[in-house]
Amino acid sequence: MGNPSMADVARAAGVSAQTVSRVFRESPNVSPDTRRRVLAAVDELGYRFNNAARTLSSGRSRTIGLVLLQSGGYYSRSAVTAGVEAAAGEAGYAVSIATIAALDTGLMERSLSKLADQGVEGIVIAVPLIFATPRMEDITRDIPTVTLDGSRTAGASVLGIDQREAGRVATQHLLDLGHRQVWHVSGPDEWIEARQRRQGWQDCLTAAGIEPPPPLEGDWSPESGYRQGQIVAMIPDVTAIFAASDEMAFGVVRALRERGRAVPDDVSIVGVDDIALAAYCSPPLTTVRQDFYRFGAAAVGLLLEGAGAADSLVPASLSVRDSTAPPRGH
Amino acid sequence: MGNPSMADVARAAGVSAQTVSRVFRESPNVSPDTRRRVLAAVDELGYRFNNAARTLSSGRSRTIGLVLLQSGGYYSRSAVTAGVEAAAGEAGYAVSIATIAALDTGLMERSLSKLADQGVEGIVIAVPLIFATPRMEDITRDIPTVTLDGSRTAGASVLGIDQREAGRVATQHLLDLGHRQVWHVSGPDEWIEARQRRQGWQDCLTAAGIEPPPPLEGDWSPESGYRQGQIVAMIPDVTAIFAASDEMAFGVVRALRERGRAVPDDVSIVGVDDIALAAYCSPPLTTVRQDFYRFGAAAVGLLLEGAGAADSLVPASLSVRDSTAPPRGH
DNA sequence: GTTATAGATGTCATCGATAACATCTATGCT
DNA sequence: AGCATAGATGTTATCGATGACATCTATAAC
Repeated sequence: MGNPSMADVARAAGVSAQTVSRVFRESPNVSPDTRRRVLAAVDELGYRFNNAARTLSSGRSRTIGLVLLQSGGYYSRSAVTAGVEAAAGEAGYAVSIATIAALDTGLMERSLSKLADQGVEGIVIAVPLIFATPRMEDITRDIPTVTLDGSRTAGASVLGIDQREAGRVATQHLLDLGHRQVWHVSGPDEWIEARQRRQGWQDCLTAAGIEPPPPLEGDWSPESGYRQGQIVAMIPDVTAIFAASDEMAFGVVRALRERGRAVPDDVSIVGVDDIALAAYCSPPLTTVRQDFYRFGAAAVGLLLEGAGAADSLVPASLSVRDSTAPPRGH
Repeated sequence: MGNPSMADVARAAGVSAQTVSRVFRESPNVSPDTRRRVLAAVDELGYRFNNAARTLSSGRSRTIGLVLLQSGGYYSRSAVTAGVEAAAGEAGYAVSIATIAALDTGLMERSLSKLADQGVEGIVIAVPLIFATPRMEDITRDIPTVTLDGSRTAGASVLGIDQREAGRVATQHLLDLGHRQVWHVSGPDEWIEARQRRQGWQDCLTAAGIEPPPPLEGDWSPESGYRQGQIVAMIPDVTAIFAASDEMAFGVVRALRERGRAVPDDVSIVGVDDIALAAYCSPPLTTVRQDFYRFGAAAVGLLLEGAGAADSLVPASLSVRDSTAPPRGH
């Protein structure tokens, strides 16, 4: 009845089940003729490999887990995801996803548990994980884990894009144009990316002998950028703003314009992400781009090769467009 | 050595493995006291459930597969994905993803195979699947499958958002404003969504006694919208355009403006998706919104309940903003 | 001509949970 | 008291592939 098993294939091909197994695992020690016969039988019976059985007997599931935040709003995460999937697929691994609805420790623990139950051989955590609970560490102790953050989980490799670099590059660009002060609309404080970008901005200003103004915190969304933009617009003398994401940047632009501040004539703005629309909205946005796709792929590489936790630094490149200019009268 | 198994837990709790199993499956026939003892043992031993073993012995993997297109560019798909994940998670199902790099029959077959090997109990196909090959049908014959398309696979349920409605709503809005003709920048022809939206546009025009102009085909990206926009900008008398996605719409806007055509004063534009940026870019875009998240969730519901292939129609609502206006001198 | 040796193949126990079936209490009812 | 019945628990075989080990050729080396 049920689906044919290796034993059935073996019978049909006149060999042992073990040989069929060898054919599937591409063991070198199978004669071409036998292989052909086996494959023919597979085809004829419509045999389908049973991954659960392999996992059980071999202890290897050939699956990696990916922890995501449910709200898809945040751009770079989805690029990371694509990279993870691609790299995993290429290495013959399946990807099982666990999304968490919010940044909550309990939800995180549950997601990790679920993945562990599935026997994943590695976990990529693509949400900001500020602190790890003992239970999380219990799980990640047994499973190679990469967190795409600067955060530390005991035993978890950490692959960090140095987001400070992004903040530094953006801020320096504005300073180079002649601006004397740069304001910052940051991402939510729970996000390491947000904190790092803010740090980069701060460092850059400090290095230039400028006292950083208080940062304004958004939530990555255009709406939040708009709200913070309304505040900035009420402050005189603001000529340059670094927004931690393109979406927020456009929100800021809108708020400024509504208050009669032109971009880039009155105020220059730099974003981060280089989303597809950055070049096509108005004004085309100057923004910092980083290769998150490759980053995701790197995470998988780190996982599967078990290489040491090399904190890889993905370079940040600036796409200069029309949202930045020298300050008036410069 | 290895991880503790149910047998180990059973020994520690002084019960049989079967009872431990019952505790996990929340069988009603376990005394509260026994349950407590078992859970205590689980905790003490750090026992972790082995999903592969369950799958093998019960034949149920509690996993569903999701087929995606690798390029994350297309908005509504990611919303669908979120819906699928959420609904599956709620029902206690894991989600395994298989991404395909391009719309290619071979890649599709391989992805389906991979999911089938994993023993998924259902498959959600979230890429346009124009035609099904015999091999695909072989696979989907045994596994409940929902395609989020109008496409037909023998035996696969089809959950269709009626995208024609989106096209109709957008076009009608423009006609209502007084425009005498509406041009269309469509998505790629391989995408059912693209074809349906185009159909809706066509139908609407025809119903109004207007002969539809030739549609211009984009690829959902802002770039493609820009290219097609450049062409439209060279045609005199164009006063209204319906773009099949918001990103393309903004590309069109840019091209028009560069050629001195103001939006909405000279040309009105409607998009589809209502992406977060739609309200914050310039001009705020009039667009058609559909609840793709719910759509994804519905797909999972259909899969798990095995209900008949109810072609559910998600209503399309129009968000009127500033990219549309009556034609000049109206 | 023999002995090494690698290659091709087979046998059998095993991974861990579960389905199916068997027992063994309590409790209620006549 | 005697029996039916539901609830709680234990036993055993089983899912399908694989690891470890055994066997059996050919060919190479001496």
